[in-house]
Amino acid sequence: MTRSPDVPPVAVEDLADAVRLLRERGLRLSTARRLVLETLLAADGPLSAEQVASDLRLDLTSVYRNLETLEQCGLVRHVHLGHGPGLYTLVGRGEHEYLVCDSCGAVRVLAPGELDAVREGVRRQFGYEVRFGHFPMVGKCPDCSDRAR
Amino acid sequence: MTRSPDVPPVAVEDLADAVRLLRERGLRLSTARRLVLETLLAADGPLSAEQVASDLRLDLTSVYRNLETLEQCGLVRHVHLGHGPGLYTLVGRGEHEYLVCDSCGAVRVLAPGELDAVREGVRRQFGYEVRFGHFPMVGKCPDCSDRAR
DNA sequence: GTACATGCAAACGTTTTGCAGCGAA
DNA sequence: TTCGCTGCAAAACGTTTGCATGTAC
Repeated sequence: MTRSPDVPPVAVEDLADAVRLLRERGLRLSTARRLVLETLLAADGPLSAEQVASDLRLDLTSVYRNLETLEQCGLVRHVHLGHGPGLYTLVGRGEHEYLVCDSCGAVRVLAPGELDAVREGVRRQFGYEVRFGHFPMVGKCPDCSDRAR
Repeated sequence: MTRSPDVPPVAVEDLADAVRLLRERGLRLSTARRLVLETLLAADGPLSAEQVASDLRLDLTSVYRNLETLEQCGLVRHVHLGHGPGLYTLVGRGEHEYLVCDSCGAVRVLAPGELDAVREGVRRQFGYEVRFGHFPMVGKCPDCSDRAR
């Protein structure tokens, strides 16, 4: 889904932070869940469920269920950079917005705030508060735009 | 894929237009292909391959292959409005840009040119020529933004 | 007659569901 | 001692591929 969970996003600093949040919802810290959280905390970019599972030798199903649970808690988000698997990050940790070129496939990772002017424009014009962290902006990069002429 | 075909998009007015284009590439107008084209010409919004196939009682595979071929020719595009199947339209016919709310799921269909200011902003800042017809802009609609306060 | 296109079957990659048993609280 | 969580198996979903047959040109 494009649908985000009905809870506000929460940026978590460390495992203890995350555990607190889980506890508030009556959720446990199983070994698998701890490992998934540690992996996401250590990651410097978004990871697929498959990557997480095989790194940790965990069952893929279990990883998907944990990512889903964490996403439901507002701790995790996923992005679709193309037609491959969804890529997961902790909120505020390796989470980015993206600009991808549909000609050459180049992915430009944007710095936090780099899209604020765009976001503000959209907000003024449409009232929507947009984010390009679930679906990237898609277009032609400068090189490919030139090449098209 | 996020990848678009290596040909410029072509807006087609009627079946004859489309056939001309196909001919130029040595492609044929089979019964199935004609039906797919007619369906897209008659549609007022984007359609999934499944919808096209079951409306026409055509094999799903064949519909996918035709949509792919037509997309390769620059006649067709598809959009991903969420996690469901891709939705296909003729270029310039039911093709739009989209703004979707990730809280309530509302899809706002944008008029042609409505995003030109945003597009221009992105072009100036990043040099990218963006389009929100493959992936929509995702965010919170005014109502859901308010509710979050 | 020559390909291109078709239908059917089977596979694909990603994600979800069902279920019996394990283990965190 | 609960009941949330696990692994495994199987299915669901959208999409693609292989192949023998059919058909537009």
